[in-house]
Amino acid sequence: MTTEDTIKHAAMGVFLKSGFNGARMQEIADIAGVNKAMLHYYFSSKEQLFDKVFSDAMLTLIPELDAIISSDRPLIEKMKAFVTLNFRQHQKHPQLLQFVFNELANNPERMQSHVKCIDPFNKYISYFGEQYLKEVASGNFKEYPLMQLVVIIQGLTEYYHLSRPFLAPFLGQHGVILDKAFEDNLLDQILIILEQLLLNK
Amino acid sequence: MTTEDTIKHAAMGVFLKSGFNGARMQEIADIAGVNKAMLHYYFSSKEQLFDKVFSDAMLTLIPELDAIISSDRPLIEKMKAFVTLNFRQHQKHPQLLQFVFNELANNPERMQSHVKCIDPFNKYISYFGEQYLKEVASGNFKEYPLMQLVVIIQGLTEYYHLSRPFLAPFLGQHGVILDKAFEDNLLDQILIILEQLLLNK
DNA sequence: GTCTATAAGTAGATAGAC
DNA sequence: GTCTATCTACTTATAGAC
Repeated sequence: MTTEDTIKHAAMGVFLKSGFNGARMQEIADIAGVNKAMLHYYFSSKEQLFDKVFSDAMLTLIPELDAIISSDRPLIEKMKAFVTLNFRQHQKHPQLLQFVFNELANNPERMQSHVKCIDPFNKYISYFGEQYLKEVASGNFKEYPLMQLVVIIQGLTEYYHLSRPFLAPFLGQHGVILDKAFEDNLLDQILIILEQLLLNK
Repeated sequence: MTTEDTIKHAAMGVFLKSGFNGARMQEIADIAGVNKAMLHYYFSSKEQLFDKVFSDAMLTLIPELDAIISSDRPLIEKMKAFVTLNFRQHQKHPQLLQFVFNELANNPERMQSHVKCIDPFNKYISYFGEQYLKEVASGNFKEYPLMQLVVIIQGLTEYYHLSRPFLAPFLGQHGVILDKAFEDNLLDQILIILEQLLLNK
């Protein structure tokens, strides 16, 4: 692994943990095992380093959509596969989504610099929308307004990972631990509900 | 309005916009129309000022649960009323939830100082859980694991408000504007889905 | 209670030796 | 490429006059 990658990896960890404003170049340097000056040698400024990390984070959020969405399996299977993959990815990177949403909330202009990152998501919307409308016309799927449906499905998949820091301590009071078993069970329920939600009867 | 309240109000705005690490005492002072020294006169430190604001934010998140949950209407009606109120409150304070979730993610120990704030939420879980199990036993409600169901319902209600900064620019590309009409429609769909989700047939 | 002025510490960034 | 040392700017916090 090159020094540049080591730094980027360390930066990812620190930015994810503390956000842009909370992150310290010194901490990144310490974790990377290099001097602070090296950070400015490879990335001229904190802002630039952050942009690389943020861009990577956004791209990680866009899972391997194409393989799923472009396949010619039935739409309901595609949707289940999509939700499952999305959920699993957030399991692997629990802080990623909160990080991206928050940096966008604090600094909405940032989205402009990363519009390219959302192309795959646009494709997802287009493909899904097209096929969904066909299924509705055929009477196979229930009818909802498209964009509202997208929000609802994403919410099913992603809300848990956003609310985890809030939920964990207080579900703990009810004797519930947010471990892998809980999450696997949650995903099972989500998939059941997704089917109820979409399929006509 | 006292000077103290003016400061707290200004602080709320700045902390919501920029988070703890991004907030500047100078900006709070400017918006409150007082000198920076006044902030330290009323609240000894930035941390203490933040704690007051954060505590208020958490309490705002807990809507008037009691009136709804303690009433003796049918459970399905209670749930709809609860979801509706929750959704409307986030409409009124769009940054609140993202703010709370993110500060907890950046600084999980903070939850310890604000455990008292989640008492009403615990009550909600207990009451809802008790009644839900009865309805399941009667065959009126579908059966899901309780905590997973709570996460799913909260996700239906709250995900939109968390993802808004991400969704807005790119749903815009599809010609969709996230205005009140969109949100009212979204809430309608959520209530329909909630009913499908809970009621047996 | 409210202000001005300033202290004390820390951050990101750079110069320059090796 | 990598380091040490340092600069400059900014931020929280305080001292003290009014």
